Amino acid sequence: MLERIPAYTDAMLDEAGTLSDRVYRHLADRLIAGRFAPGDKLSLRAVSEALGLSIMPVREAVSRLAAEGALEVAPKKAVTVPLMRAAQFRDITQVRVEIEGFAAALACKANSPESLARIEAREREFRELSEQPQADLAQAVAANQAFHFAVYRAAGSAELLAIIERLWLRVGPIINLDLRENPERLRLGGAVQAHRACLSAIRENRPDAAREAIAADISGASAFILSRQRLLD
Amino acid sequence: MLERIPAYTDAMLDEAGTLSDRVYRHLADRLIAGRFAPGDKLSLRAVSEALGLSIMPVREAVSRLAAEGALEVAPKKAVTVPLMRAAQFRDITQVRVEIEGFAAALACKANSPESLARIEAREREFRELSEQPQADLAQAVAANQAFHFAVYRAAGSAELLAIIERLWLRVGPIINLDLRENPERLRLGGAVQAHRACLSAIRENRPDAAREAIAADISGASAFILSRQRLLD
DNA sequence: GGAAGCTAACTGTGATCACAGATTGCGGCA
DNA sequence: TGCCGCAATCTGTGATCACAGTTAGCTTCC
Repeated sequence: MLERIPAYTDAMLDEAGTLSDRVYRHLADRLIAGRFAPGDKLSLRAVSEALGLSIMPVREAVSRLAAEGALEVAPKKAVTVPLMRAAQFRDITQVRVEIEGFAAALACKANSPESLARIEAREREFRELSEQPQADLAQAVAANQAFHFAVYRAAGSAELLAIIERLWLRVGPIINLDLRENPERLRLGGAVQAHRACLSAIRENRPDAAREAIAADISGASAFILSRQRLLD
Repeated sequence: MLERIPAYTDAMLDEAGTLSDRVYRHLADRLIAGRFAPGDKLSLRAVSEALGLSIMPVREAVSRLAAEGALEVAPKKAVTVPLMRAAQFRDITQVRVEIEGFAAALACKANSPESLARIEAREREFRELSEQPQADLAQAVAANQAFHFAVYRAAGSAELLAIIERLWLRVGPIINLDLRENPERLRLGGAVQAHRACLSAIRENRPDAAREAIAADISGASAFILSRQRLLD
């Protein structure tokens, strides 16, 4: 059965594409949003029953997510959300700094009024959320994600966006687990500050500054998580 | 049936992991090596029969490759090797320049005697192959790939390597199709020159130069392919 | 009371069958 | 001779069944 994620039945599927596609999106969204924690187990049969399907579409969806490293499937054993070693997390952080930083710099150059407006809106939403004394963590995670992807989308590169999505698929469970256990980090405002710096860099067309801001945001969160020693090794 | 790739039966599978895994590696290797051309169709049943399996493992393998964009599968239609638009190719090239360039720079910093020796060996093999008047194209493609991945492997980042592999999965069919139609490009020596520059940059610990060399190699090949107008749009 | 061992339930993997939509090629008509 | 249309075949999708290895819980014995 599903561990730590009992409320699975409330989940409905979108209505686009094949059943496999829908299950894939369903699981991927939950992974990025941090609805799963590292080490969580799920079973093909349990998921398929909860969703009212046969296990076939679930199999394909899980298989794809496993190919992307978002899930781990060992033969004859339950599917698990991967645990991550500190070294691996450092590695992925370094890659994220480079790639997401690049996307931010591109977003600067491609700067259009519409995408700038979208980024501003997301920045404001996240800032207002973190200023609340009792912020809803799930909302905050979603708002943070929305801001980042507004920036990355503004870069105008579908390839880059797909790569970044896959990276978030991997780090989603970890970042969320961290924030859930350390809600005070939200109030420290490191993220808010980085977002603001990124926004003004994009406004003023300074690609290097935008890259730096995103890099600082990612590195800051990563350093905090690593300092908490919740990862293997 | 398989178009343009009649000799499918000669292919054997490796012996590791589940059947799905083996089929995946089998198809992925052939995609990277350029054994498929854009637009090629393949059928789950044809592949499974050629490999002597049921269609289940093939389904899963194809499903994973489709998730990575290496294959396209439209419901009720044959699986195809994706055609690529010029704009998309430009996009992917820009991403490759950034990411593979970054990997080359990392390889510089991580510089170990063993990996340097491996890179040198691959550089020599590719150079000698291109100097031959009647070079075997398939061999040359493989040698080029071997050189690049020797560099990327030296970067010491598993995450980066996985991302780059996925990128090559996408561009493999196109690069190979190009080289097959323009074998003279090999003799022009742009690649040989870039490889040599990259190698000495790594030897002399100059990350920016290594990045530049890889970027020049990728951009050069990309510009040539785009100039040939074989892509859509 | 506690630990070891066995059994029953659960795991993913693979094969086979059924189905609906797409494709293709052949036959007939103009 | 050339084109249109129908039918047989091929496509991926999904469900169900069988199987072998894993896991976990219960019983039994010390």
